[in-house]
Amino acid sequence: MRRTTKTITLRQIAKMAHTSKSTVSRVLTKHPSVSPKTRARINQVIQKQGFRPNLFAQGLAGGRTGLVAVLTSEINSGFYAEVIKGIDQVAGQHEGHLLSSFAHGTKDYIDLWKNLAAGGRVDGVILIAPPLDIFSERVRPDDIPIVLCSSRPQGLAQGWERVDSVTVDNHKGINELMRHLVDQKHKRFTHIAGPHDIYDAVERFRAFNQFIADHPGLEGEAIQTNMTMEGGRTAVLDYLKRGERKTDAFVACNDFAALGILEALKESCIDVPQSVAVTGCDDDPSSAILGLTSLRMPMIDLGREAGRLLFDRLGRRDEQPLARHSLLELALRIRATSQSKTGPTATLP
Amino acid sequence: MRRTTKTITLRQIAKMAHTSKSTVSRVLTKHPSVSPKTRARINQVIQKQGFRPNLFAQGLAGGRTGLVAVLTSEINSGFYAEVIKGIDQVAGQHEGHLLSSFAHGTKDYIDLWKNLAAGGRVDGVILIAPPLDIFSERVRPDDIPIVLCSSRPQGLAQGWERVDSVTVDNHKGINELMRHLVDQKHKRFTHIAGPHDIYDAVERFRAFNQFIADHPGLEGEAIQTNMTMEGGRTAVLDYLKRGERKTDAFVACNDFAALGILEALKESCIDVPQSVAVTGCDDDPSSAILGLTSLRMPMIDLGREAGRLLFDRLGRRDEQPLARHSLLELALRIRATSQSKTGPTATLP
DNA sequence: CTGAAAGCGCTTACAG
DNA sequence: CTGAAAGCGCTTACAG
Repeated sequence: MRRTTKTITLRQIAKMAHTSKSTVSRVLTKHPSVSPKTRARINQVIQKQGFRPNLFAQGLAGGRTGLVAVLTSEINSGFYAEVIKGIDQVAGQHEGHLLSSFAHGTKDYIDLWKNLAAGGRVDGVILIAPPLDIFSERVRPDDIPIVLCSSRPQGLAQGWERVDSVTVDNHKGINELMRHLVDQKHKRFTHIAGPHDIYDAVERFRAFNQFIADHPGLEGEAIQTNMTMEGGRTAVLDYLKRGERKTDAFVACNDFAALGILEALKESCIDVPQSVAVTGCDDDPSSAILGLTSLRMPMIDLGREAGRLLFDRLGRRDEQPLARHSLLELALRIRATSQSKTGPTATLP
Repeated sequence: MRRTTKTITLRQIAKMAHTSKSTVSRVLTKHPSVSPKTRARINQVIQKQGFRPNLFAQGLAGGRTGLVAVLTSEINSGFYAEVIKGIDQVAGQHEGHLLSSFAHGTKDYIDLWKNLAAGGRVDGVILIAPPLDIFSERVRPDDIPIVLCSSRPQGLAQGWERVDSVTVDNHKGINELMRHLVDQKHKRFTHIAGPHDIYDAVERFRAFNQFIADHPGLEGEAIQTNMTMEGGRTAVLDYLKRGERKTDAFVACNDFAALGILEALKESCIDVPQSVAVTGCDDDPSSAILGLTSLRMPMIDLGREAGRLLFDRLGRRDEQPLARHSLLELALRIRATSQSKTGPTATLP
């Protein structure tokens, strides 16, 4: 069953360049101790033959493979496409490739991760918005570099001392958003929160509560759902059914949920923003068109930064810095769903 | 620089199970000639030790690697996230993993493809909506299985005789869509077409022209843009500036372009669908919310089918069938942007 | 700066 | 059904 591959090998390159395998390998790995002359000669042959070293042989022999595992959940795969694109851009600069998988749940997430990371398959791992359970004691990070994207180690998280992370500043973002709503004279807020095991959802929930606590005179409550349109819709439909209807603004933990909220309100003939304001988070492309006020999530930058952190670590031979953390900004995008006629912005042209 | 990996190896498993490496390997590769007893014993040790064979060693030794290269363009990365998810689902069933990359252009696309496919890196390749130039004479398919997703070999395409493909039935879809518009009493159509090197865009353009040609009394014209919102917007803005404005309906080649069209019309204070109808294609999640009439693209099924075709081929030892082609359906989603008051559907409740 | 040699962890004929 | 052996194509000490 040997592949009928007439693929050219390093050995043949060596012969054609009248040198040894070792030297060709040194050229490949960019080892400095090769004379410019031989290096040029070898490179020429490599070029001419279109030789590409076998990734598996390289990996097995202990060299860099340039393979980076990227994990995300099925739920937000579409959402995180931009993040993965950002990672891929950086990987491309380092001649790396992404091994990507989508998990179906916590157990699956960890299984996939371990499966990809085990046995020296990849040089590094990027975990996108992993379930927070992975920071429990039972799960240990690998001995290869890991970067967390849209997540940070929770609690003690022993063993995660050298795991880098990149997140957005949810607290600052939610603060700005809430201040904007308060400017519009809103006082009673309902947070449509996301699951308790997703970093961004938890942080946004916390930031919301913090803001309410810090501002006497404001009222706040929260309803938990998943981060889907249907989740937002039924949450609000149930809320309305309870007949209280005393909120000034629905603050959704993401745009999909906000879209569901808008739909529920439309079905219930409640006018937005006249009767109630609605805000989302992430700034999905459709939000601009729908006029949904949101916080812009810098997807591609999240990916790029995660890639940078990983490849930087891979580039260091020995000294491995302690965990580094990058904090990116959310940008407030004020649109129709949060503009109240009585608010100050209404006086602008 | 040898990795400080205390990873367990097949050799150790063999020892612990009191057998040889060969036999353990046979269990791993699911070779039939292993007695149930030994198989069970070995599997037990593998389980207990959490042993995972080294992918690189497997690949180098000539076995299956389970690695599938998936290529797409940066442009539609977000769009094709669902497709990739579908492929991943099938790959997961076969214990495979996806090596994915996003290309920046035709040259880059081919480079990446060749780079991934070269040297027995992967078991197979899935090309998502590749630029049609790859079917030119200069580019030759690999000796490993390839599946085209949302594309088919064009022209003679020598060497592509065993390349499977999966596409949607653009002709049938566009036909249904056009018939619906004609039902609404529309007569003059403007197609906002996509680039000439993307299969779906070309097919939709052809289907549009075909329909016009087949129906005397109808008028049709086409404007080419890229498939972005901005492209659709400027195309229509320019169109309006020319001052002719005699079209009844804008038929966009995809939803993004349609959203741009809607925006341009809004800016120009032209009412949709009163003054002009607008339709998209693909049925992006936002289309339902925006009330955009569209053709639903079965993204995840495209991915699943591509995965099935590939893994089926990988599963066959010798007999390799000639090119197979799967045709999936587009489903018409009639919404507000194409409903005219004078049309028959307006009489429905 | 260069080469010969060992070895990475598997798979697969080959011989029992 | 099982084992010993060769080999996949690289990298990296080791010795010049």
